[in-house]
Amino acid sequence: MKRPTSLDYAILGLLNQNPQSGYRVRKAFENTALGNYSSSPGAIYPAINRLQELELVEKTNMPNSKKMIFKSTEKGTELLKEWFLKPIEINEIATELNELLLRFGFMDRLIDREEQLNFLGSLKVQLEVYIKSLKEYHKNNSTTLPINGRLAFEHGISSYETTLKWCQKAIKTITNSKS
Amino acid sequence: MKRPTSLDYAILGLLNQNPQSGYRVRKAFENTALGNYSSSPGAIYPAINRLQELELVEKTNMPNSKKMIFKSTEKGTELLKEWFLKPIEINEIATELNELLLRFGFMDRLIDREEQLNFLGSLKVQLEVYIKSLKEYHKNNSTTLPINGRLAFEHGISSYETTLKWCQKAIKTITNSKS
DNA sequence: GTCGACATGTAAATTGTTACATGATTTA
DNA sequence: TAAATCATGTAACAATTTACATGTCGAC
Repeated sequence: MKRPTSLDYAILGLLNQNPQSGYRVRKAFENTALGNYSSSPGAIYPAINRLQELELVEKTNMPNSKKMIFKSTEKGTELLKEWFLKPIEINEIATELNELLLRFGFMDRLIDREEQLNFLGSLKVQLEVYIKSLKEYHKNNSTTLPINGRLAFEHGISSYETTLKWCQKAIKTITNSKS
Repeated sequence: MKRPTSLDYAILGLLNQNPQSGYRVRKAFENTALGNYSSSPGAIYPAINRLQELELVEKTNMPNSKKMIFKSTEKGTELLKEWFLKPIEINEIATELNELLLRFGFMDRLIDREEQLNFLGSLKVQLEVYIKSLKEYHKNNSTTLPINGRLAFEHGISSYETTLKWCQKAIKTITNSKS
């Protein structure tokens, strides 16, 4: 592993929130709408082993138990923080929006409110830029596109507009939250 | 290749709409918000070769040109039709919504209006079921979730609701379209 | 006492990423 | 004529899917 994958971060984020077994992580991916990551054992267990080798997670020592409960190490927490604070690039809006939402979802407790608002503010700006470019494209090409293609494209625009509205709501919610 | 991947279908759909070079396919993935598939040469060219080996696409014979322009074969078109008509499963809503939209985007000309409306109707039903389960979860867990997790979850609900609204609009548009 | 859920893993095959490599053609 | 874009590919590596494999534990 050169750089952790999106799945690695998702697992690390979960284990940072509360220590748990690989099986629990799998179930979290399977049952909750968390991203849309694979929950197959062939993906999760090797990923946890990778994280362990890099000392980003470790087993909790529960002497009288056979279960393997993993938790984030200090190093793992630091890596998560870096991930949270990494500047948002415009191309991530189009291809990794899910991961951006995941970043936000795990930010709790690990970085302060001001930095969370920074993240949301930056997300908002990049969304606005991207939506503008989509609308520009739509304006110039809607007549040439086949009807289904045009509709599918319009779905994209609506989706990003929904995310933008959510972003504004989230900024308000975080602003008004107790510290 | 046992079964074509999502990327394979995306390429096949593009080549079915209009014959073009591998490079053009790459640019389509790079520039348009098409799915969010990889446009790297190491993904596209091998994929086109796979499709060729299965006789789903073929080179157009342009004698006086060095360019390789690919088009969908009859067999490829049949496979696309099968893909379009495959029943929508509930788990696809959570994990492969993108692919469902792609299916709809390529349906033009290949299946008739009635079947397109079938697809949209089924999509609508599955979205309603899925949204209901998300809201149920939200109702039972919103107080225990950390604030960021709750907000991220709410983003998911809003997104699916937007898709549902789009679905209703698309049904109207297709219903009223000229045959 | 059997069934389903809990729990952890491995192996083979496939797929995709990253980086490199090459050459033609167009445009400033 | 230099730079950018068009155009096609390969090689090494990393990651994921699918399928198999095994065993425990609690409920009915």
